[in-house]
Amino acid sequence: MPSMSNTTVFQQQARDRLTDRGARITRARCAVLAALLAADRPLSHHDLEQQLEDLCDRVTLYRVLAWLVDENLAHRVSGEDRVWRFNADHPSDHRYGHGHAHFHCNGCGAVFCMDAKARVPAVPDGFQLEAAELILRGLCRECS
Amino acid sequence: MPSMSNTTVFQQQARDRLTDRGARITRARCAVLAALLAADRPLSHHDLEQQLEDLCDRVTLYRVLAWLVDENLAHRVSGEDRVWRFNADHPSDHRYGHGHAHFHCNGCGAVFCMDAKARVPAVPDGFQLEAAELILRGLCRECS
DNA sequence: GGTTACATGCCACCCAGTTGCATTTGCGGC
DNA sequence: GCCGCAAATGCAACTGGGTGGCATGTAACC
Ligand SMILES: [Mn+2]
Ligand SMILES: [Mn+2]
Ligand SMILES: [Zn+2]
Ligand SMILES: [Zn+2]
Repeated sequence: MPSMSNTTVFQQQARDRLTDRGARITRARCAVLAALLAADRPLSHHDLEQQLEDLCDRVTLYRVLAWLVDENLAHRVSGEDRVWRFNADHPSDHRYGHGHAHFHCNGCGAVFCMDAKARVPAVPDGFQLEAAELILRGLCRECS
Repeated sequence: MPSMSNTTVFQQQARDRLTDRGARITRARCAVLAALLAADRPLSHHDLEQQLEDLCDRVTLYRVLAWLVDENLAHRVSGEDRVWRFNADHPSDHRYGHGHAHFHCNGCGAVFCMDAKARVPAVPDGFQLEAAELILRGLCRECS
């Protein structure tokens, strides 16, 4: 069986997920979702702009990302540097969904998804806890 | 013994901490630190601007806050809304220092310090963990 | 009081993200 | 294939939190 190039695989995956949702298949959505699927860590708007090189307007990129999060095709991580990073949600992934820890590198600023999950503590009376997020800081492999 | 007004107490506390540090006592530093000491939760730049009403320029406010964090007189919490909030560090407080959890209200956007601390998980080989932060989301007492 | 280093005010600027509106495009029906 | 229309896009202008440069003011030391 001849092996497909990785990019093609991810683009096909992206198209499949869009059709699953019954959503319109557009160039921007396919490319952005494929890029997120291919990435091993959450990508910022800026990362994607670089990588997709004039594929679409930056506003469209923002809108596509917001839409992917809305549709639960990706989740958003907010960084100390006040930029959001996006990560495709792999349904088969044990890290699927929210709640897994994210490691923020103090050196290069990159963010990595971790296997660990936040352990949920008790909250004071009257507070309603909906989600817990665990953020780790330090140096990544590259920056150590 | 006649009771001092709360504001005066906090202003005195603020002055004391500044002198402890051997730092210059300025109107802005006293007022900002007193406001943080008086607050029961982390305050944003905007919160403080409202509360201190033309006490100083907004740039000075940013600079005072950055300085307080530098001097370990306060710590900074980064919110999902891309604004920083500041909380005085009470040396006698069991929540002193970084590492305690913060509760972000999805209703009003306020942030609260919690007693719970993040439990530190293992990280992959090559990563150097320096700090762990636990963020809780949900509804605060007011918004429940 | 005079000196001086540090803090402040004011300005213009940056950067991530949003909004409004006209134009294009995916897609279902023919 | 072509049409029609809702949905997506491009473009321009805008918002809001935060920063940098530089001249002026002022707390602390003598
Ligand atoms: Mn993730
Ligand atoms: Mn706190
Ligand atoms: Zn790094
Ligand atoms: Zn609330």
